[in-house]
Amino acid sequence: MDKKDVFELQDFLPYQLNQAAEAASLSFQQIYKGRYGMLRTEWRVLFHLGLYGQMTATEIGQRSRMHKTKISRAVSALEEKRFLTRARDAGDRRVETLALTSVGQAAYRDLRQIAQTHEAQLLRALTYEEVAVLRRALKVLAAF
Amino acid sequence: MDKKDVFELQDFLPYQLNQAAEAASLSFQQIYKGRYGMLRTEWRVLFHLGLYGQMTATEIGQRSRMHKTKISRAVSALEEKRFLTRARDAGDRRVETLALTSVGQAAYRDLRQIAQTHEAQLLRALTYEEVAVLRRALKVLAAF
DNA sequence: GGTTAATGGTTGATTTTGTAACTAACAACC
DNA sequence: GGTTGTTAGTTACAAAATCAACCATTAACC
Repeated sequence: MDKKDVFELQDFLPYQLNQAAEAASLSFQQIYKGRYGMLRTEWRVLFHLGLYGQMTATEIGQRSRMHKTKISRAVSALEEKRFLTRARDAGDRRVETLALTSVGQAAYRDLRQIAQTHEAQLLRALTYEEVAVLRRALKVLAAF
Repeated sequence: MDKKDVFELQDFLPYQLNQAAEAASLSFQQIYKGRYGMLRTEWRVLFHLGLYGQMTATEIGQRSRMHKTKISRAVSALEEKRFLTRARDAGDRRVETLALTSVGQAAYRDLRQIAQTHEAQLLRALTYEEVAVLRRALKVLAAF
């Protein structure tokens, strides 16, 4: 009706962010899903372990802002795929330290390489300054 | 482990986008969920109808890139809330033209106002140029 | 005009997520 | 040393998203 309206859905920032995020994740998602049968939560956990080494579920949760149930399930799934192992902490027996197996590391390296290529392709459409601004803006917004 | 790695998860664009998108939607989500019991799919349909007037489910799908089953269910939910009505197209009886009721319009105006306020608050943390660059970048990325 | 294909939309089964309640281990306090 | 409170992680159940199969109607074609 009111085409000439001030407000446009395409310009509503949360909506825009969502559309961009979805489009930008799609092709990567197809790879980790198709190649390793992983979910988003799973590759995130995989990447956390691959990047930062041994971590506990809680630490992963703090960094990624994922709820602990999501992480718990992702960890179980990755364990079933033999991508990681759990080790009970001797000092505090509630805590489990997680670490990738060599199979998990291989998967991580593979996906990481694809992630980098994929990202480079996304960024090709933008100038260097635009990318810098974009990253800064996203960081600010993510902190809300 | 390799803290000094070239690749950082926090800098992986799809990840960043997702984090920003999630954070940016959160407070708005709480409103439409709390105040009207709506899901994301539902406010999107509501906004499409509020902004562009009468539309068919397929048209909404094309604009929003939502799958038709999502839309179908959102439409049913909105209908149940008496926010919209369906009208079978006389020319092609497969097609349903959707339109907001006055109650739906009121909800739309209410939420739209909140959306604008919310967006303004998000953007307050960024400069004018940054916002312009951000929007352009998101548009480019969304087109992938 | 009868068959086949395509389109608009819905439904049902399965998967994934979200929320709350839970167990087990530890810490603090008396 | 026994309550009470926290914290790490899991599980059970409800809500939601996904995917495939499904009508009903229209279009295409012979």
